[in-house]
Formats: sequence, C-alpha cells, structure tokens
Amino acid sequence: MTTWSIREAAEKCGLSLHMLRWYERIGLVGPVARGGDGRRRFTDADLDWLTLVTKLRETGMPVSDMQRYAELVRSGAGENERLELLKRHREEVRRALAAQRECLKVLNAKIGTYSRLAREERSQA
Amino acid sequence: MTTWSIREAAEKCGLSLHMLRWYERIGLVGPVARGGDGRRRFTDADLDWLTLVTKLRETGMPVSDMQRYAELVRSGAGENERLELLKRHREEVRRALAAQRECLKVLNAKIGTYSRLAREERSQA
DNA sequence: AGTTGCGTTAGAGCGGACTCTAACTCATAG
DNA sequence: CTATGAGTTAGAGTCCGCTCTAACGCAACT
Repeated sequence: MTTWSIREAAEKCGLSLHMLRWYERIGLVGPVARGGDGRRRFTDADLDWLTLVTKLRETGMPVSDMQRYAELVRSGAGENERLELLKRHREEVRRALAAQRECLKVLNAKIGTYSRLAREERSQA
Repeated sequence: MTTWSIREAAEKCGLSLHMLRWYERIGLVGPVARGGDGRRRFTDADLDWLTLVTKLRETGMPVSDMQRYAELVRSGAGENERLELLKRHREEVRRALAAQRECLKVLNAKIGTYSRLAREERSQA
C-alpha cells in the first residue's frame, strides 16, 4: 500500500504543511500513521478524507462542526447526527449559492454601467 | 425627504446597530447625516448603499476592499480602480459558486448513502 | 427631580481560523 | 564528523470581523 509524506500530501490536497499538522492536532483528520522514523505516512483514505474536509471548509462549514463529524466517523457511530450535520451544511450551501447568484447579478449590472461610462468617455475624447 | 433612525435603518438592511455604527466609523458607509439632536438620519441613498455593501460582504469581499471602494465612490473618481475591484470580486464569486456547486454534489451523494443506510436498517428491524 | 430609553463616542475584548516559532530529532551529503 | 534539510511537538502570535462596554447626552414620562 502506497503512502505519502506530509509534503506529498500537502501537494496533493492543496493544504499547507502547517495546516495538515494542525488539522491532525485538532482531530479533523487522522490520527495519521507514522513511519519507523516517527514521520507521518498519509494513506489514500487520509487524502480522500482531506479532500472532503477541504470542500466542506471552502464552503464555510465551521471547524467545530467538522471536528464533530470527524469524531463520529472515527467512532463508527452516530449516523443520524452525521446526517443532520450534512443536511444542515447543505442548507447553508444552498443559501450561500443563492446569495452569490444574487450578488453576481448586481455585479454584472454595475460592471456594465462602469464599462459603458468608460467607453463613452473614450469616444468623447 | 424621508430619513430613518439607526434603529429603522438596522431593521431595513438587516444589520445590527453596532454594525451600522462600526461601518460608519471605518468609512464603509456615510458619513451619515445627523439630526439637530446629534443622532443619525439615514437617507434612502444610505440604505441602498448599505444593501450593496451587505451583498458584497455576504459573498466574502474583504472589508478592506470595500473600504477602498467606498472611498473611491465618495471621492467621485477612480472609476478604473472601482471597475477593477468589482471585476476581481466577480471572479471570486464565480470561483466560490463553482466550489459550492461541487460541494453540493458531494453532499447530495453522501446524504443519499446515509439515508439509504438508515432506511435499510429500519426495514431490517 | 428622577428614572427610563434611545442615542452618542472611543476603545477594549472576543472567537475563529489559521500561521509562525522554538527547540528538538533524524538521516543523508560533503 | 559536522552541517544541511526535512520532519517532529507544543505553544504563542496574528489577522479579521465583529461585538460589547463604559461613560456620557438628551428628551419624555411619572
């Protein structure tokens, strides 16, 4: 089974070395296995998990919620609560999505008028 | 011309009294006119601006960028830089939008499997 | 006259999420 | 055999965006 150094893992999942260590410390991932020299050896499963965690973070799930979720997954139980957490976050994401779309409309309109102004100014000169 | 107390303004734009004062302090809005008693009187223009500001914040524009934008608008100049700021933020919003969509897919899949598990468990009992 | 309520200011404090530092251990290269 | 480099830990520090506090002013009610 192939495993990855912290550096490789960082590369693969787009997090910094600091973040990987910190995520492990706070229980957001792992505990990650160590090699004979005491260094982290990330498995593919670790990386998959990190990919999920990254997506959740990127979309604004609070670290504390992710900690709770990770804890439940590690314990192998609490399916109901896990479902709850995911559903709650999904609602959050949907809300945010709507807000982004709304804002995009406003931005497009504003950018349109500014660009129009610039064009007029140029043709006037 | 109708104007609004800080309380009414807060109600209308969904920000707290604290936030309205703070936004003014840091130059994100106003300066807001005062009545004879020294209290704020928000105009409709102020409220429109606050609505925009709120949208920008909700979609993650940094406060410092909004300060800069507000400063330019107040000065009445810097159309190019304003355009820049808006375009940059639009890119950011588009990026976020894509991330949210991506995450939503993952969430739906995960929620699907958890729900399926729960259903099976129930029917097994 | 006093107390209640809404407002004012400037500044301190807080919570979240990193981000960096110091001190240490190994392993390899020169 | 020492110096370089990649890793380890625990803890301190930083940045952002609020959020709260203290001390005060004014006006209306009782």
